Amino acid sequence: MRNPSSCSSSSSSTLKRKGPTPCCTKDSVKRGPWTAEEDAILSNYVQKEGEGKWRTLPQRAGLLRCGKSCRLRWMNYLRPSVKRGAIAADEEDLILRLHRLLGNRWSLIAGRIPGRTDNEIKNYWNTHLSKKLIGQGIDPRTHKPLENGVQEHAIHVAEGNPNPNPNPNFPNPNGSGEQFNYECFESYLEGIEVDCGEIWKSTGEGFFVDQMECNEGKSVEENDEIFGFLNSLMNDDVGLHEIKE
DNA sequence: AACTAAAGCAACCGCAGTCCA
DNA sequence: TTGGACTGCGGTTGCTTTAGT
Repeated sequence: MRNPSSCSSSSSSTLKRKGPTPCCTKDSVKRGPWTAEEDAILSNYVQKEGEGKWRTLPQRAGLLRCGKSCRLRWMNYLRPSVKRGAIAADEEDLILRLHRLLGNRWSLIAGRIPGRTDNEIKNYWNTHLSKKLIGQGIDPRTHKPLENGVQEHAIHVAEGNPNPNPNPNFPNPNGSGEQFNYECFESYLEGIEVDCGEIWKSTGEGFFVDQMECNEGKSVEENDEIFGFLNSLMNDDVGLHEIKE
């Protein structure tokens, strides 16, 4: 449901980017790039009072900004944990691997790359990695050779695959041809409790099915398998032959 | 040096999901 | 159960910087 008073346009989806949104319509609300003073005010306030209640934060902090803009500025730039600087080669590898598994789920991908934000990864993907893949003849959407990518994706959708976003071409890890359990896999990646009965994991030699203890109600955060899996994403060579050289 | 095109990236937008009274 | 308030996500825009002519 949409919230008419929230920081978004309530009138019509046909009005594409035509004018400010309701909570940002006041002339007193500033837009555009943030100044150093604004950054300092926001940073000091959030570090003192904590995150949350973004809608009312500008007034409380004394900022002439939309709450949504404050949240974005904090999350993408001011948070102490945000890492600045160029994306390292190992981070790039990890982005490629995660995108291959998850598709455009930038937030989920960012959650697995310490210090990087979803916006940063999204921008990096759109400006660097997608072009790099295209230059190598690989469809950045499917991670398959360009001449087949569109057609195979269409077939995948036509077959009614329930997974809406992640890469449709990610192989069933055990090669059995069975439906890949994306919901389980995503829960697994998100570090939440799952009751899947089985889960995919990776080794240096590829993926295989591993019977998990998840059925016992144990948080997968506590499970070493998680870290083994994620480490393998960083280290193994699965799929890398497609994007290197 | 001046101009144009392309690239990079911060910020904005609409929408959906969740929370809670 | 309902609906308003709030948060977070992914897509997109447009400003700034850089490269090319």
